[in-house]
Amino acid sequence: MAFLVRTLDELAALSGVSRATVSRVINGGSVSEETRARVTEVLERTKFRPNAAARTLASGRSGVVGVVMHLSPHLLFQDPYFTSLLQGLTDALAHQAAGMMLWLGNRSKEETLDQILWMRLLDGVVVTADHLDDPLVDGLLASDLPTVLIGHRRADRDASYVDVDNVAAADVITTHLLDIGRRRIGHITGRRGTVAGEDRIAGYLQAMARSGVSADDLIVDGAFTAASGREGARELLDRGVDAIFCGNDATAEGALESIRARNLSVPGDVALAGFDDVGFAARLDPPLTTMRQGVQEQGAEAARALFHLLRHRGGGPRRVILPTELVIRRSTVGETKGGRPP
Amino acid sequence: MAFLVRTLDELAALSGVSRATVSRVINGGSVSEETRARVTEVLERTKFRPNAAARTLASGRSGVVGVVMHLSPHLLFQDPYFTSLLQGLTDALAHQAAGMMLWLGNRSKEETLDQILWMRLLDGVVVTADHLDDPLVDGLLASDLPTVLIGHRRADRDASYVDVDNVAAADVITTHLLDIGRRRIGHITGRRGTVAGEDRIAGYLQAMARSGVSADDLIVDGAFTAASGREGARELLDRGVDAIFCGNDATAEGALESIRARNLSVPGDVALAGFDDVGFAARLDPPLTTMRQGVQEQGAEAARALFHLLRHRGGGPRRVILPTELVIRRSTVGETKGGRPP
DNA sequence: CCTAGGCTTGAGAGCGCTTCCATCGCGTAC
DNA sequence: GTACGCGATGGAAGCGCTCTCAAGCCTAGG
Repeated sequence: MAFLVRTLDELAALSGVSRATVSRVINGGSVSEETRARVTEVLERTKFRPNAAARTLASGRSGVVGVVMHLSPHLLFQDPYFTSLLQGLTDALAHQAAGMMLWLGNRSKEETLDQILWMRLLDGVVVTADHLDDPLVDGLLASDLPTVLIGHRRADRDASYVDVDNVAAADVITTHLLDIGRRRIGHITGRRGTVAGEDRIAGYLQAMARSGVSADDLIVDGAFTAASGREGARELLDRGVDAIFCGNDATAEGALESIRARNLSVPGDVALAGFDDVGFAARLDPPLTTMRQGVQEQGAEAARALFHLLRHRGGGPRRVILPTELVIRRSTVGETKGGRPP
Repeated sequence: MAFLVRTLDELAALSGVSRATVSRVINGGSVSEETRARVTEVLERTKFRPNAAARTLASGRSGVVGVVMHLSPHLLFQDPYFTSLLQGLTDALAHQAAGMMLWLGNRSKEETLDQILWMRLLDGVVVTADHLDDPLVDGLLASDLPTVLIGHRRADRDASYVDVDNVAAADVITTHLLDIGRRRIGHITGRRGTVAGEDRIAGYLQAMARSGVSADDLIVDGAFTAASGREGARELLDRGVDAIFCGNDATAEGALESIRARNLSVPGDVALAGFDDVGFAARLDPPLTTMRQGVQEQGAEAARALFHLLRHRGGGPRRVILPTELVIRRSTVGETKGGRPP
């Protein structure tokens, strides 16, 4: 076991060069092949690791990025949307050899913001921006900390973000319902006040209007939950609908239960569509037509966007709109046996 | 908007005191009431925040702790055990105003260990120690980084850990099955090589032996998954059992499916017991008898143990064994209508 | 009146690293 | 032979904070 080396100076003495040269070897500065080899040998033999705090202090970079998902951990960990996002993020960040600090909704947004900015330790941050009104997101954008949003509000046009086009996607799926001949198409919205929820309403209305079909009385408020889907579906069925487009898949799952409870068939009596294509969508009975958005991919893309930002300081913002894909299953097209049609 | 103050020196100049005094005000040193008030006023007016890297470098403490759960994020995020653990941890850590860095199984254990020790930025670390053989855990324990384990191996007797007594708990639940008159009690184990899995086998065997009942041919290997429960139950049913104790609740869920598939009744033909009492256990049909361990509480307790360690450097290790509770539901005692008996 | 002791405060020495700048040596061009 | 350019290297100045030490002041006791 080699003598425990704790500082660059000690390492430098062992290699017979100056501290500056060792630093160059570690950080990829210009060093002659010979010197580099010698220092590298000592580096490996002693398993020396530079002190992160010192290097952060001297360089202003830490190699640590923050991930902020400000919602109750209880909700977060059982929502496949957020866990997939987190999964995509952790993968991409690990790939970039960056450390990750995590902030969830354990404290108020103000406290969280304060703590993040307080430490001035992060190189940048990825934050979910799903609510129209969010002081945490506003605070991060207003700070000088490089920030990438997942989702974005109207006001965030100049920020860096990763998102999908919820309006267009909702239009496509509503149009699909119209295409299969439905006219009384109800919509159980996502949680009001969220960007995704409002945009999907807009897309739904847009498709309905284009087809000259009235949407009066066909919208009920949901909350991205199965419970709100059960409730919403009951209401819509009372009003007489032949199709329901739900704010997300969990909502559709709930709606399906209510439809079943009335002994109505899907899609015979009521066609059903969700949004997200999370894992269980394909396993419902009947399998659910939905709009696939690569949530994990969104997380990974956000991480990539952040690294792009960090590498090109002063460059413009980076905006990524990821594609969505209509996945048609038997909840709307009963004839097709499972899977996607050709 | 006040002038942006970035260093203690600037803040000191503004308050008419020295940098040292400002540092004392921030860190709770001894300062006269009058001076403290004056500095505090400036502190709040300027919204000054000390630089975390500098303070870490100077003091050797960062206020950041690591959480290491080295398993595939894919598995982690859909296993209620790990998400509950994470939830308990994040809550307790946020409560202590500590930052949290997270490492999951995105890279090899060796790389992860290397990265964690590399940065020398953490005050301490909480790590899940569920496998008998784990170089990551060994490496952390061997380092000088204060470490708290969740779960522990025989060899970890001298480490700090939070755990439950799996042997005793498995004994209790097996004894319960014996008490209700079952003799051919099968056990579908947890994943072999995990501490919990092996200990629960030991507890099961211990109870069987004490009652003088043979356990020959009544143990089949499981993997803490529903799939392994389905498989294992089929095998045990072939061998003729009147009860099955499963390594965890997910396994029991799978076993229940297989029992049902053979038109056998629970608990009439076969009594069924799980372990953990995760959310869905009470929602199965019939509701599942299981051993409740407060997983979220384990996470919180681990965080507390770590802070104890940090406050009492040089003190001994801190070991916490949390209680478990037998929750009797209708999968073993058919007469009782739901819930726990008096 | 002098001294001991307690409390507050400032000076200053690091913490371990990055990075600018000056120096050195060498090869090439004139 | 001299001048110049260029890559490699070392010296040293910080980065912003903590914390020890000593000085200064005041009170109380002898």
